[in-house]
Amino acid sequence: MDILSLKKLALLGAHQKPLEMSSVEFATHIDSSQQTAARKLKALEDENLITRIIHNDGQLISITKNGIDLLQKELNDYQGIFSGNEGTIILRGKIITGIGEGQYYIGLDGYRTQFIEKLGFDPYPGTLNVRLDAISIHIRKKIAQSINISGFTDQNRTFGKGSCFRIRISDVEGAVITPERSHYPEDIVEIIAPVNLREHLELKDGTNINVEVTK
Amino acid sequence: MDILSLKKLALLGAHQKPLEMSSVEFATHIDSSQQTAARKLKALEDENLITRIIHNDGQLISITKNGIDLLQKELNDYQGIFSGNEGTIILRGKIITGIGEGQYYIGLDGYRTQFIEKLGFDPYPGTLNVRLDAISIHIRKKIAQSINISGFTDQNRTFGKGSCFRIRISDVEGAVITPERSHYPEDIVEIIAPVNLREHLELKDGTNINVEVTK
DNA sequence: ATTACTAAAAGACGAGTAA
DNA sequence: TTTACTCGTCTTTTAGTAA
Repeated sequence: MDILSLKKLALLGAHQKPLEMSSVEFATHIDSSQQTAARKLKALEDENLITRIIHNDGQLISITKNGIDLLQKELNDYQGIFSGNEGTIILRGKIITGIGEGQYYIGLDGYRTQFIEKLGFDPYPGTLNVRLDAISIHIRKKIAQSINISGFTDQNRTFGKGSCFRIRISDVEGAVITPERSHYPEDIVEIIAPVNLREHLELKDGTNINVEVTK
Repeated sequence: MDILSLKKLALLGAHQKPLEMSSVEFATHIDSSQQTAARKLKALEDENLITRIIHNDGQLISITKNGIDLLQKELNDYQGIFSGNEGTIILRGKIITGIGEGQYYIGLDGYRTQFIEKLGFDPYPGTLNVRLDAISIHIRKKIAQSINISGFTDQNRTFGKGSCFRIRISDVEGAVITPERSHYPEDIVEIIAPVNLREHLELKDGTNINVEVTK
């Protein structure tokens, strides 16, 4: 994922209005050959970070919403580096019922052993899905996804990587997990914990909860 | 030049205090093998972006001044991307303690009445001193000192003229003031506001702040 | 336990060139 | 002119290990 090229395009204004630029010209900006420049633009397009309209003598490049989100996340990281520790961060939302995929993925040994090792608990095989309120959606974007979960390959297929950050709900420590290449709506978070949170905290769909982000 | 690894180290706090971390542990953070993690740390050291103290069971990592400068430049790029829209200029720096002269001058009626008239607020009798980072020093020089403050004569002595420009810190509107015949080092700005900024924003020496230049 | 070398595999790059 | 393919080369990464 070529954040440096995306940043370059943004510095040239492609996040505001379509940017007319050939691969030859982009090559000079990233100090590479025309071939590499063209390949990188193609890759960014394949990752849905930019859109292109290619014509006979160049192309019109725009950064997508995905791309802008990624850049915003990067900005937030850097701002986080230079701003001291703020107080506790709390995300608020309502319990919803997910599509039940979480249960399958979390149970897989390839992920489960990583959760045990990196989070320090064996997750209950299921996720609690929470729909964040408007403010929390915004806050969530600023939270560093500090713990990486690697992908792995089964005999049948490949399982992608992801990331997570630690949280607490009432007295239970858990984590918000985010698949890397997710098209999950940004207002929903999936939470894992050592126990069945729904039962432990007697939660029903629609219940409002506070999710405290911990260090 | 591996800015992503450097950023990761900064997110782990290595720009603030030495970070105890083995190459195995760093590998999980950058999602690579131990060998690659070790090599990248070595490369960052060779480029003078970090220093390392290697011992038998790990290493102590600190980001150097060079490294911090590079991260700051990166932050500036991203801020540029997202402030391009509004045309906002942001100066960054750390709170420092000044020599306390500001308090005396601002309280003088000859200046105070001008601040009320030209800035629209009665300044708290004291200044917040900020030491700008390298980039901000540069940016600051390009800002028009749009509001002039006239000098005046007391029965005893003459008080020189100066100029200022409007700024905002968080939710507080204020101004950077510059005495005309100042021998102030160029990396320091003095800020006035209707309130005691130190108390209002709970600022301490060394706190990083963003000073937004407003119209 | 560590860090980090060597050698082989994997991936990125650019020259030539087709469309 | 473009974009972008193939393919040979160069660079980066990882596995296996030494220290």
